[in-house]
Amino acid sequence: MSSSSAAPRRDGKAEAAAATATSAPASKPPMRDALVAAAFRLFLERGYEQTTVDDIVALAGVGRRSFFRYFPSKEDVVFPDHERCLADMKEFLATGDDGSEPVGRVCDAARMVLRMYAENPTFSVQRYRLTKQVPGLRAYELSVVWRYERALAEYLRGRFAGRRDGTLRADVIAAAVVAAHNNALRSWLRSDGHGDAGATVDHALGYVRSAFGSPPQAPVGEGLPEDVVVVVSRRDAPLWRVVQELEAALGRG
Amino acid sequence: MSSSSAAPRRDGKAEAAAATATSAPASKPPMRDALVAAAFRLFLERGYEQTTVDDIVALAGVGRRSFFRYFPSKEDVVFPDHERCLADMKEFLATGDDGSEPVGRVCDAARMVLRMYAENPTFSVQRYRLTKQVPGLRAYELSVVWRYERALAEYLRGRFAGRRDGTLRADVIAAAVVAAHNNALRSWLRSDGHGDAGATVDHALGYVRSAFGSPPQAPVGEGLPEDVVVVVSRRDAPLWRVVQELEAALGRG
DNA sequence: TCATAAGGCTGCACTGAGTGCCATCAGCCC
DNA sequence: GGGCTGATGGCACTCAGTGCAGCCTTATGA
Repeated sequence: MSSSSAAPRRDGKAEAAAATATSAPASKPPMRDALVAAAFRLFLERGYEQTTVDDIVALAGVGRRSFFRYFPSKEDVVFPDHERCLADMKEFLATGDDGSEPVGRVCDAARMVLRMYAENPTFSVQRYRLTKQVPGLRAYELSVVWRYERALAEYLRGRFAGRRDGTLRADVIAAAVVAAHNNALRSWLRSDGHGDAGATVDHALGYVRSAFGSPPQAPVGEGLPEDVVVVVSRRDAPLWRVVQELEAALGRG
Repeated sequence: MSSSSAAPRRDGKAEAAAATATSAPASKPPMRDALVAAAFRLFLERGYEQTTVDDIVALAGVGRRSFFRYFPSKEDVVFPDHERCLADMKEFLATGDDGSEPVGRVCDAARMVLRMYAENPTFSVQRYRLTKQVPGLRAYELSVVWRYERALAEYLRGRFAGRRDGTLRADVIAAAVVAAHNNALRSWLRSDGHGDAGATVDHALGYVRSAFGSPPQAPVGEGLPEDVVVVVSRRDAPLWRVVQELEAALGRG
């Protein structure tokens, strides 16, 4: 269980909470974990909406005010580790290695999220069932996912800066990566965490790479000389798209 | 701001469509429009969070209870026409023409959303500025967009039923279409509704179609289909020269 | 050993969104 | 007219979230 859980709530407060939490990662507050445990026990017992914050703090044996010091909102207690994961992802993308292929790097970043889910399968499955049936939680999850997607898109925008339709490509690819990741993740969660999450996600991301990555549509023939490139295109493809593939195949852009 | 721009005007077509709809409120509720107008006037005047529902109903001269009869939540008053648009999109997808290309049909469905925005540019731009700076509204917008995306994905799942990775492809393509649409839409909104929204969105959707439209298949084998062109180039050739050849090969330029 | 300062925790009071219930008042059919 | 229906308004209530002030624990310094 990680430390920070600030959410994009009423501005200001969440930032301060995140700052204090992340600045002292060594001191693990047991109260935070106690609140999460109490909350999930009640959520599973009687449902999310039938559980009030007062119920949670009563079971945890702490003051009501303390709940909101650790979690900006009632929804946040359901996603206690995403803030940390998002920070990790941003750091991973920031400390790049700009020589790597952008789409591949974004896929690697997406895999970090899967890893977080896979670290605690039972918890993830429970949360999945909860969010699936509570509209409010589903909406909150959307805002969480959106922040991941924005992080990926911002990274790609940086990598595609100057290229034609750079922001469009960045946004679309980020959305596709997130959708593929979520498709695989949910399929794994639906199997109660029994399948091979990594393989499922790899397969899904492979589909996205095949659609947007450079190689598949502009394959470098195996038997060809190193300095010869073969581009295969449909006659009715948009010229700009073909040029983009071409640039990628030639190792430019 | 004039009240005419704030109120989502209903032209004859929308009116007729609303009449056919069974779920929507009665055919012509003036109170609904009055509430939207009052709400936007206050939101723009003093901000969303600084405006209470009591303020809105006081300005509109109606009872507080009536507000929640027309809008399930305070956020809903900001997106008064999306419910109708979503229903229209679902109907459009349901009454298909299953002979058409799935991706193209989904792009057409996405264009319906753009049309709704373009019907009332000033209102759309105002709402865009509002949602951009209010985290709560941004989160709500995500849930709205998510429902569009689900509608597209469900349609594609039906079309791809039985195909390998059908649901994966459906989810990814739906996400890509929505991302492209939103990229173009926001670019248009940022220009205060002065650009050509249709052309911008067409261009963005063209990118998605080029990536997913008809699977490239890469038939590097015996006989190539008529519509596939193979370009062979040296890796160190000048890009402009390659593009020239390309244009010639594609029969353009 | 004690005073003091700091920080975490609690209780309390308050705002505002959202809901359930019932009274009211219009139009409408018999 | 009398009753029915549906839209509206008012009232009271729950609950999430916040600001504030006080308390308790702990560390520090004399």
